[in-house]
Amino acid sequence: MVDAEGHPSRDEMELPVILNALSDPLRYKVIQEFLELPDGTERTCLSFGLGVSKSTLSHHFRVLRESGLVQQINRGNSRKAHLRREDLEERFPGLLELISRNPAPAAGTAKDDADAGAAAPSRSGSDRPGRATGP
Amino acid sequence: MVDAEGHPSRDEMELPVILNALSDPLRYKVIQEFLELPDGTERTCLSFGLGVSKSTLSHHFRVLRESGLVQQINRGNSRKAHLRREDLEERFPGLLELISRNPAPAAGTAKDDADAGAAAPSRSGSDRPGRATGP
DNA sequence: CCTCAGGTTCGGCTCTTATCGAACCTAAGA
DNA sequence: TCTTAGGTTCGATAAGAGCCGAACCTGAGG
Repeated sequence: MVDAEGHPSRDEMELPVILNALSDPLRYKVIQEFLELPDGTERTCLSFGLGVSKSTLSHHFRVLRESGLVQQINRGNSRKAHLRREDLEERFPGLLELISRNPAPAAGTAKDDADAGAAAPSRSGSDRPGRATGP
Repeated sequence: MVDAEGHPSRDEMELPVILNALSDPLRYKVIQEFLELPDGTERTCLSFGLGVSKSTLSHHFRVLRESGLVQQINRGNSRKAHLRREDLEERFPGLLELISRNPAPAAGTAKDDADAGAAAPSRSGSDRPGRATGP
């Protein structure tokens, strides 16, 4: 059963839900950063510097949390997230290795974005300009 | 470069795009069915019996095609699709095994959707009632 | 007590996606 | 040639996903 904070148990994780969580470039980047850190590393949402507002950040971490990719624990006035590495390895063996071997394309590497922009068709949901210009 | 029919080359495939294609339960089911068949099996879009209209089917196969998961070849009056197994194994080793080991949950069985609706939480992007009932 | 930093929730906005029907295209076959 | 089956394209529509700011909550630390 999903607990009060929205974490599914290991058996409740579903692959399409996890893949959906990973299909957003920001969330993909978060998981990738976790994979480069030692197991069990805890980080706050804001520490990733994703360049979005707090409410948007909260939304993305909710998707990650409810898919089962990360766990968030209340630590006093803050809230620390960590990758559920063991659960994921057990439930979906090979998934984390797949991600760690495939760095995010064009969203994280700023040096070749011009070339990537030409190669990537516009139809993918990768870049979302949104209302960055403001009202 | 993407060819005239929208197939990316092996090197152009991007994991988040593939994961996005797989995050839809219908498309996930198509790939899973391919994985249960012998390598190289060709099928028409309609042969999957997904219960959606032709135009919707065409849309889903376009997403699959443009992500790189399947290839569609003109065969006279028809168009046959097959899983790009070798390309996918080379580009993302472990991905296909991951899918074949995790059957789609509760979304594919149309006969007990009422029960599945009770079991699955409403928040996941798995089930889309849409306008299935029609106007 | 007050302030402050990290997160959540809410309302609202825009863009995308899944879906349909209708019209059209192509090649096989009667 | 006409029909037919498989697919595509074109609107249109409803739902969802990202995004924001504003208001709020919580606990640490002055």
